[in-house]
Amino acid sequence: MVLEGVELDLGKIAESGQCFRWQRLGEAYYRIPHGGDCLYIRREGPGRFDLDCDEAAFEALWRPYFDLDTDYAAINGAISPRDDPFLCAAMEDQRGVRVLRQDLWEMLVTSIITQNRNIPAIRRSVELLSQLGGSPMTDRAGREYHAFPTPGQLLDMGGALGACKLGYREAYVRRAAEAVCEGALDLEGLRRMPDEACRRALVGLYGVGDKVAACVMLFGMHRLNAFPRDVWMNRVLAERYPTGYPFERYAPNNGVYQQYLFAYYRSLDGVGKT
DNA sequence: GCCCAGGAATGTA
DNA sequence: TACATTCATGGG
Repeated sequence: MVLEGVELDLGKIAESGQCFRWQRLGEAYYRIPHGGDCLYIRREGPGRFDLDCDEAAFEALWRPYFDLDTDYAAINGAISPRDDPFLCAAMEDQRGVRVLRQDLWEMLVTSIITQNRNIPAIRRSVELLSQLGGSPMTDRAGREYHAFPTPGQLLDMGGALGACKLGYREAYVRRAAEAVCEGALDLEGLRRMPDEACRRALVGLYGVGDKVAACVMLFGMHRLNAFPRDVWMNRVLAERYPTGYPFERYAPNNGVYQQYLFAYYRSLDGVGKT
């Protein structure tokens, strides 16, 4: 099917550090496993995309995944070049980036894996985890891919988990899977909690601190005010906002602006341009 | 070889 | 509370 009139920059989202399983097949052409499906999507022109799914799958799965019902024009319109020229420059540079609605369990594990690793290494581990532990599937082109492993599948991996290059994070991932399987962690229940209660519950998990909890809330629960602070964001805040960052003024969209700043600052620093 | 990576746990004062 | 150290592994 063809999708028209949407502001969506596939290349920028793929490099935005929120998703690690997008496979680049060509210019503005990606293969995306998600929710028991696998989408081929290609940009055909301004705001125009070709997707290999039917309307029913698009409405049920991919429209929400790409967050097409959130009004990014309104979010972007809430900041002004006069108040914050750097953020506005970041927003312009990152136009077409959206906060994907990804699977919550997958984002918990993925966010744990991200700690103290660079993005290419994260991609490798997440893909290994899927290939070695996830269910084999066939996409609409007849090619095989692997779903992300469920908590039970992850625990059943045994020694294969050690082949995923997780390092010291392996124990964190294993304990998160155990918590879900034993019923100590109710991920869907977390969704209904207020932000602070949700954050506290996540931080209670072994290997989850404030930064990972914020990633889970932003990318896994679409709580757009969650603000992950990694080494890059600390640099942005120190260099560009030495007198303080206006979190209150930017609520409830702090997480969206954070994505803009993260990617824009890294692009200025030349990351990924080798 | 060297330094760094979308950090967090642990130990110490 | 506030730092310092340690952790496993890959990318550049």
